[in-house]
Amino acid sequence: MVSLNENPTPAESEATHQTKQKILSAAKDEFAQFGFEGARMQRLANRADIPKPNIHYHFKTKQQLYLAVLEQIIASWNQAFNHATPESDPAEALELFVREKLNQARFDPAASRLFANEMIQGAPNLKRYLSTDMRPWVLDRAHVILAWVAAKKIRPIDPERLIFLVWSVTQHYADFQVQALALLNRAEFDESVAQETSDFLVDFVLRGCGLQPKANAS
Amino acid sequence: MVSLNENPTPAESEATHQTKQKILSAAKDEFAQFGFEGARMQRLANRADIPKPNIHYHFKTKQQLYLAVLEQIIASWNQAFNHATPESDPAEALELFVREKLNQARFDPAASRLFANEMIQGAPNLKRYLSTDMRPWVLDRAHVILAWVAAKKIRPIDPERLIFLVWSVTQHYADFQVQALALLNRAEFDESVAQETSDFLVDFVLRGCGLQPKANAS
DNA sequence: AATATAGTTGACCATATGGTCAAAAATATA
DNA sequence: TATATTTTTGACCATATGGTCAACTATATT
Repeated sequence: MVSLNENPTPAESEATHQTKQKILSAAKDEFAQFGFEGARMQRLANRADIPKPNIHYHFKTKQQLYLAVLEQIIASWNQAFNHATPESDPAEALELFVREKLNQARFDPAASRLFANEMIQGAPNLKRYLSTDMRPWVLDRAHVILAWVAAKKIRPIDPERLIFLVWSVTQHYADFQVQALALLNRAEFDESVAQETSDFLVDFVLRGCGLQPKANAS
Repeated sequence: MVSLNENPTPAESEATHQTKQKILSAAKDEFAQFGFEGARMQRLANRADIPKPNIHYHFKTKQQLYLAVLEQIIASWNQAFNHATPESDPAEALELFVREKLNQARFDPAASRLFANEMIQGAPNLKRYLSTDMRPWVLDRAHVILAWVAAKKIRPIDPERLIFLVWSVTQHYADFQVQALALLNRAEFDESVAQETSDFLVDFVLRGCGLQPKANAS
């Protein structure tokens, strides 16, 4: 993960840390819902329940705050699939990957929405990151998948497309949560919705890879 | 499709029609990229290459213009899958559905992005539409899929989840186009990218439904 | 051609916006 | 306790924002 700004974390006080976290959390929600241009510093301050100038004390500009939020989000992403190796059991590794991404969509939908906004907008702040960090990651993960193919553990498959599929479907449940819930006639993204969704997806992905689905799959 | 505003199309002149279309087209791009709150009327006017007051002559407010764009988009959506019936061949119907959605993503990405923005924002303008129009559509399409299951044409599967999967993956290639292209190391969403993507997806979806993939599938 | 109507536009307005500043409050250091 | 430093905050500023208006131009209608 390359640094998006150039702060080497210059040892901050407890008060500063607390306030910064409140701001970052509110900023994540605000930017997620309205995008960078649509976000309002005053509304953001209200969310964080602090006066607006206090935000500018800790983050010089809206842009800088936005970058700080982006950085925080990206740092914690796609962890689960990092551990897959050519020796892994594909079914296990893929299931872990799917379930982790869906958990993130469920428990931190704002992160997914903020990222989606940045991509929709054309990734003006993440273009470099995409090629510098994300592409190598994808290539590396693709090699693992291709190793599974070579070992005939899964059928021949386009590895990048497989990764995109997992990303898009899991993130859909964060970004389009209102739609999904309305169409499923559910009130909230609760445990049962999550269960059904991840079971469906795991099953679907494994079948797509030519793997025998587990017995309990619907 | 229920009307989002109450215009019964009161017979407009050629000049009005032309200008309105220019505005709607520019508005689609502007709202798609920046969302409702992030969109700027002046920037939109520049895109349409007309003075700003001219916009307000044809559309009273930003909100009203936004609704007009939304309506135009929704009217043309999910056409292909409308024609599937219990008697259809599932493989053919699903393939058509996937390819149509991917074509829309490719040739009208702004529509997909605008819709995504509205959903991310919490569907403040489409909540009613979701339950009044979209849910019945999904239920109806789900019945067709369930009929296929009952006829043992496809394996037992959650029909709503299957629809969501097709939507999310196809729309991903519109909404996250920069990301997808960067990670695939492609310059543009051209014919070859589209071909590979739709072939992958059709194959993956058919396998997920327990259908024998076609011979030419990768 | 004269006149009415529809459509276009430069100048403008009230308000909201991101951001500043100086003073106050809280906290650390002596 | 006195002093320096960090953090918070109400008041404020220049600019950008959505929207208006009155004048102007183009197009129909007679």
